[in-house]
Amino acid sequence: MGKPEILLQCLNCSNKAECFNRLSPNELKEVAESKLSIHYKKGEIIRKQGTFVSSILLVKTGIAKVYKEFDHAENRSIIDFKKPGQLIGLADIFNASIVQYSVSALTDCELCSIDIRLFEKLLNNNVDFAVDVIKSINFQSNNIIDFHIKNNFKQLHGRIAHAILVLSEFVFDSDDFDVAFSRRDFAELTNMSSMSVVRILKTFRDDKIIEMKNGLIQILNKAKLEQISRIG
Amino acid sequence: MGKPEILLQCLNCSNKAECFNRLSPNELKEVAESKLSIHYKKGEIIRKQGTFVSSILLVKTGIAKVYKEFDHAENRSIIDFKKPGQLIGLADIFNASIVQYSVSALTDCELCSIDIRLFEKLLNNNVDFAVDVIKSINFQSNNIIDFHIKNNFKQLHGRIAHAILVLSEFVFDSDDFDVAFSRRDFAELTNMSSMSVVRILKTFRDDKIIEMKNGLIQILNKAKLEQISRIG
DNA sequence: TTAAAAAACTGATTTATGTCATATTTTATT
DNA sequence: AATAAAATATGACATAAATCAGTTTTTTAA
Repeated sequence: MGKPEILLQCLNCSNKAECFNRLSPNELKEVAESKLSIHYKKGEIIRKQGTFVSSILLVKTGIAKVYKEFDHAENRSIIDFKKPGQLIGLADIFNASIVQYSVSALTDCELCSIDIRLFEKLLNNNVDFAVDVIKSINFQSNNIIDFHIKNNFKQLHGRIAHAILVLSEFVFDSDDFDVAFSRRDFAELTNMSSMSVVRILKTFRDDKIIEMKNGLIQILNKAKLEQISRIG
Repeated sequence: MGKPEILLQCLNCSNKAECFNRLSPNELKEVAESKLSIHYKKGEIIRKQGTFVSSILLVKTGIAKVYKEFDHAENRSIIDFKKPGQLIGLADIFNASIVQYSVSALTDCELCSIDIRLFEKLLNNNVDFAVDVIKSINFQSNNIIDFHIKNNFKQLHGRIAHAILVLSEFVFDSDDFDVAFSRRDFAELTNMSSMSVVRILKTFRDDKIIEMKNGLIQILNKAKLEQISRIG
């Protein structure tokens, strides 16, 4: 037994990245048989910048945080968040054998790990798969570039407003989301000091634009938030 | 006659993007026969954000400037530079039918234009080509993300130093490069006001780190520039 | 359950950077 | 060659944002 079950697991996986639908049954079977399923606790490091690339990861549940480390690991910039159905590590494919960005678990995460050699073999053998991967890579990197270009164009209030809106719309898909998203995370995402984050989040709460309690962010006045994001 | 000559032109083109070496003779012939060669004068707009995607462009000579426009086109951020051998428009493939970023000629440019439908057809039919395009896309977008993340982490002196180094190493491939690179261009690339650019460039000249005259930038003290880029 | 550590908060102060006004130089146009 | 227009330069000033210091709250660990 075992093996057909495993294939079914992958076939029926509701969080499968779109590109896997382009694989033949045999190819999917190969993925299913060799993939590893891993659970990470909140805060754990999933992938470390500077190590050898060994796999492509699929987020099944939870949210992962992609960030760049500078010099002494004190300094970081958050680059992206990955949610269920998204692949981690596409940016390294055929580009660098060294992992470009660290990834950690923002919340508890379940991931599937696919050997990078298998992934690259599939790319080389299946053009539909490759085309879909191009689509994913473009989608991801355009979003990243867009976010950061817009972010750096804004003043601090605008940055926080923008970040909250993007988190709500593109990461958590909800107007109120529960996540251990610290002031430092906000600071590292928006390129500002955590003191400033604290101050601005407070004005947003005072102005009844958002509500925050024990890690839950709730958007109360989206229109206002959008206005601040645009102007600020 | 004509047609074989045209094919040879493409076959022997020294500025061909790497991926075209993956095409079969017939495929390359198809590109050669339908491609358009266009000349742009410095400052002319090559591709306008918000229009329909119609082509992929190859830079044959000159440097093109990729930038994002905000609200009223007053505000811009420079995102990337494209030099000979690089493709423009890869980020739009299979992602958006609308051009994401405007492109203009930083210097006089010669470009080849390839119909987007032909390009996508090639991708769908030739997996080696597709894999090489993935490589290019990753290379380009990683560089863009890297530059902007690093840039925004630095203070103003560091930003200018970093920008000059990147221009020298990755765009112009020389320690002294002649380009109409205005203060405003610097400002739009590094996310700072042009007044600050002026000031900092002056201190760099006073400190004999660079020399600038009529559009020519010359790095005099690269070690110092690297130090400022790292620390600042 | 309590102690210790980390994160969040707040005000005062300093610093970095942007804005404004004006002068000068360079480039483009007639 | 002359004029207009744009880009560059420079100082004075305003303001945004970071840092510092100290307190409170929350989380983690014993």
